[in-house]
Amino acid sequence: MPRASVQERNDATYWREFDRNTLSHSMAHYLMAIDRLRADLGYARTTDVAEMLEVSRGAASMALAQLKKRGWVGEDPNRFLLLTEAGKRITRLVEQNFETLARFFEQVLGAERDVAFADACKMEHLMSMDTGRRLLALMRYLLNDDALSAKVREHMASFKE
Amino acid sequence: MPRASVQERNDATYWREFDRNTLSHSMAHYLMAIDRLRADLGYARTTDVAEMLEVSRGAASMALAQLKKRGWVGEDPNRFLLLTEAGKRITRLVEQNFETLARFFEQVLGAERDVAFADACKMEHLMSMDTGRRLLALMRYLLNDDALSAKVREHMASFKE
DNA sequence: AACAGGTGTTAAGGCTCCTAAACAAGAGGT
DNA sequence: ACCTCTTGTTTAGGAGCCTTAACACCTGTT
Repeated sequence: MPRASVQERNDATYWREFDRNTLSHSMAHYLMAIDRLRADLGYARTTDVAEMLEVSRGAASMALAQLKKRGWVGEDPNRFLLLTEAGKRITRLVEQNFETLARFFEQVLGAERDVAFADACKMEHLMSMDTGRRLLALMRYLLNDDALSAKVREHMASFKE
Repeated sequence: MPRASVQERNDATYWREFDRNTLSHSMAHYLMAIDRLRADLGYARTTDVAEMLEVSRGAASMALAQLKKRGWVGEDPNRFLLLTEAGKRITRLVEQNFETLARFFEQVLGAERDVAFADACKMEHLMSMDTGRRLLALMRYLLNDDALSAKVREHMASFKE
């Protein structure tokens, strides 16, 4: 296998893209919390979000103010929280990345569900849309072909040891 | 394909594991910078690290103090920086994760090298050792079998559109 | 009308990690 | 000996995100 090592990164500022990510980890989860609350309860208030994420109401209040300022979150006439169109787009993207990664780790790599979820949860908002779509395409290919799928699973099963 | 959605994460504090990661993104890069400098120049000083990562000397000084306190970085008799055994272990882990992810994105998923590197750089320190090893095993399997490798590549090539 | 609860915001403080700037100490040139 | 450059550390200040605590509001009792 050819090597593509860390050494090849000549651009010294490469590693800082982490900071400059469009969406921070916590912001991603605030967005998903609103989405999930609206699906589960039909509405989402600051307090509900705080409770779901287990942060203080103060923290949620300030984070949501940020997200409103960025145009990803709005309020309906009754002052309930909702995602704007832009907010929905970005939330869907992160959720898809989470789902793809978690399923890839669990179903293709054979990782324990907990590990798969924890890893996916940490990486979801960092994977680019392009890479996410590619990974999804690979999974469809690997999992839809029964013979191939079985071979991969068999090979990965050697990880029990 | 069965679904493993975000909704299944019932533990509300799941998402905070991000914060509690053993190694922050920047700390990981300080460790790798020392490793690379010692390989390239034969030594590493605070200033060299600062220069490589393009941060101020002050920032490097404080970050390195942290890493020394955690027992991952030490100094040789001439006050040059070096990785302790524990430091080497953790650094190697992150580097392997980077290499595995970058090659997976580029060679298996067919992503552009820049995108592959950027994504890998952001995710490297967040992928668990277990998942990393599994991914490596999958890649060996996919890339060592020429026929299979070709089929996967062909399928992923549809992403040109 | 007055009080109690639940809700949302704001203020003060902590931790991480950055910058810029002041400073101490060693190394070499004149 | 003196001056200067490089190196490393420290300090002050800012941004992100959290906590606790104080506050302002609204709403439903009583």
